[in-house]
Amino acid sequence: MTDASTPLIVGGSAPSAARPDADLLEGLNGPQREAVTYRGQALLIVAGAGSGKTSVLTRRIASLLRTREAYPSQILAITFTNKAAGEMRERVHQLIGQKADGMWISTFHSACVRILRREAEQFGFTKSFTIYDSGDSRALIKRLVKEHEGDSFGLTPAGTQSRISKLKNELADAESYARSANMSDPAERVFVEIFSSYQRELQRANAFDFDDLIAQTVYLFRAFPQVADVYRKRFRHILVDEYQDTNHAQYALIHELTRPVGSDAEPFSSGGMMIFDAEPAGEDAASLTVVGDSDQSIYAFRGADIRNISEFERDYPGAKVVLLEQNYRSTQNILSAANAVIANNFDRKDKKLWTDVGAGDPIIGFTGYSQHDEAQFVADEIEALHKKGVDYSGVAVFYRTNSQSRALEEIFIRSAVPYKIMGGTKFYERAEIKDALAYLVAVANPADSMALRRILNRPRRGIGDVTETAIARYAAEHDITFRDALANSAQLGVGPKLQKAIDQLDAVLTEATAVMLPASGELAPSTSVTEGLTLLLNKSSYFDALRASKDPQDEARLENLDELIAVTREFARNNPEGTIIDFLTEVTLVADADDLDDASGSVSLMTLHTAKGLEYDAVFLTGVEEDLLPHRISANEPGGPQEERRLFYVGITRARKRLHVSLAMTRAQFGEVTVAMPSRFLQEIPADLIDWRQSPGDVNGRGGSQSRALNARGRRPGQPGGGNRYGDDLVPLPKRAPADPSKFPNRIPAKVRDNGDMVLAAGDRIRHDDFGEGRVDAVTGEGAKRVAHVRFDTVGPKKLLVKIAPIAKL
DNA sequence: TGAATTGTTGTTTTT
DNA sequence: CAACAATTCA
Repeated sequence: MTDASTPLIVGGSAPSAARPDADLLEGLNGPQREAVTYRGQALLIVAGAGSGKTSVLTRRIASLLRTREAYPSQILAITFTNKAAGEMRERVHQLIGQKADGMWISTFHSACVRILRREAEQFGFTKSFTIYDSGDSRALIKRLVKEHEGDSFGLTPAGTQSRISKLKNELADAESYARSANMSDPAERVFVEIFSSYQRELQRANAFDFDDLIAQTVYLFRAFPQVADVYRKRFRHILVDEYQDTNHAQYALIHELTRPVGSDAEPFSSGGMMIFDAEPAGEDAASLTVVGDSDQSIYAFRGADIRNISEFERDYPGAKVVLLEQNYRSTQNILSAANAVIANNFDRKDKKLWTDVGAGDPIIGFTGYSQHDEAQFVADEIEALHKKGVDYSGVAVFYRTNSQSRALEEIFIRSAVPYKIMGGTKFYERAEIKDALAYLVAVANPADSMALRRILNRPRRGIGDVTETAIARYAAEHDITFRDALANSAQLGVGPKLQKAIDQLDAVLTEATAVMLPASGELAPSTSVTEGLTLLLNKSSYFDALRASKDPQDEARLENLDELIAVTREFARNNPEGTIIDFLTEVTLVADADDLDDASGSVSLMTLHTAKGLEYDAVFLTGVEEDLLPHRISANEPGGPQEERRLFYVGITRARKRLHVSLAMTRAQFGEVTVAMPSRFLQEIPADLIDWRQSPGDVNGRGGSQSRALNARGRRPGQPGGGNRYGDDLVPLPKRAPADPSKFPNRIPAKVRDNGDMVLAAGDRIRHDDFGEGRVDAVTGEGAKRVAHVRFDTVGPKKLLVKIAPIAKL
């Protein structure tokens, strides 16, 4: 069956015209070609940013199919996001057409859901299990922490959730953790209790959380070797993208799948002969290809283990390693900056990206007085690019935290820059959407009492805490589900008004069930999801309540629900066979960032994490400040600052032609205006690569040496684009002794002066430590962001941040 | 039960 | 400055 044993003779040499896949190798360099054609048990492709790895991966798949070494159904390709999966499918399709159908190209999570749905009955779940997203599981954990009085032991819901998640990613469960934990510590005991009741609740609700999807699949494979063998036989070629971001559970899953068929069959079939893991895999084991770049590992916080890639050769003896270092995306200036930055991470294999497209434009730097000022620069610059013919969709703005998008949005709206936020405040996290989905879950998975509890009093029916507990108690006493308890409202011991409310809810749910899950056994058409959802929202009076409300926000909520209904229609169109369960699965696993791929005509705004794997002609990296990038919280975490540096590196390497880095001198965070310092990462970029429109030195006025060092060449006179409104009043900086090059070039005094209460008005004369005396023209802004426009006698006009400028009133 | 008010607290990245 | 929790009052 496996014709893969017929070795293909390749090497890096030119493809012979006879090869059926010769056209697939066109335009590839030597290492790329080898990555496509190598055949063997294990292949590691170390692919630097922009080195064409997606191209290599898709051609490798296409080549396997074209040469008939594999059927589509024998291929399992794992990507990190659904969007990447879609792209890969699309590109393989372009290469070889229809034959691409039948492959599994999906994320770890989607692939596991598919397996689990098929095998759920093996271990106490049903096919119609639902998936808890992090919000759902947080809600459940919150309840459990309260019930177990975890707060008196210092357990917070958030902390507990992340601990449980980490443990699951390590394939630990409550029991195994308890064995290793110090159980004499009462806090540990309570934690274990919460952990195990959380797991029990999930099972009772017939639900998995995100981490379970992977971990339980591994358990399934380990507990039922004959089930695992089904998939081992099926998947002959497994390819994993972004391997540096896999966690232990994902690693284990891949490991299970790439073991020889029958290797861990029941004792009787191995006939007393022990078969070891390390035994040569033989041709029965699937071939494994992984692609990764340890410099782009940015998900350690989620349990990603960089060792999965660094120890690949140990885990898969005889593995072939191919290095892709030539970059086809960015200009040399951008790559030099990236190389210089990442070189500061010790403990990494040296790797240098290079290109032959030339130096390109310098990197543009800008320092704003506030985040609004910074945003205005970004908006103006985008407009300038647009006038030069750069399409909006070729521009992206990155930031470290989601909250930074607000200032940008405000300015973009005012400046009429079309934009789209990728992944931000998620559509599916809005309360009204979660409510609507909870209605659907209540129908699709009646065991899920969490969903039911959520909608019990939405819209308001007068069902409060007391009634909810009454229902729960009744359910427990009679050993029926929460859902079934609703049908017996008369026996709950509640008032007649409440009885009626419960009866009504029960009736609505029953009616919707008949629509979406007909008892007759016939399959409901996929349009029934739209029908059922509309029915639920109408007959539950959810719509009525919103329409009657005076809260102006409720209008937007109605629109959002309309949008959700539109999503169900779209779903029905794309999945003629789709059931309500399929719909719910898709909605929980497909993040917003994934389906918004069509940002045509808009600038894309996103976090640095979301940016991974994407590329744009022009990139703006904003908020490059200490405590933001690197983020303050990372400072105390082992490996934190290094991961932040990789994040910065990922951001830089997204840019094809133009890169902008910007920061603000002050940033408003929870009501307080704080003074920000330039990020250490800026110092790591060679000074001659950055052209500062306005350097940190220009802004805090302490600048002579700093700004000159940051911009060794000074502002280039006569440079087009000098009409930039920020450049207008910039003047050559005063002469000073050259800065000590051994010092950080843009170090800002750690101790920040505070002139917060200095009263300045137009006409005042002041003295500046560096610029000498001058006259105040105007003062703009408020509070900590007050900016003085000063005309100095010797150096001309400058803008100064009053709060921190080294100035004194005369 | 639910609305309104005050107080508290946290402040990163995501499938 | 949020969002959220606890508290008070109708």
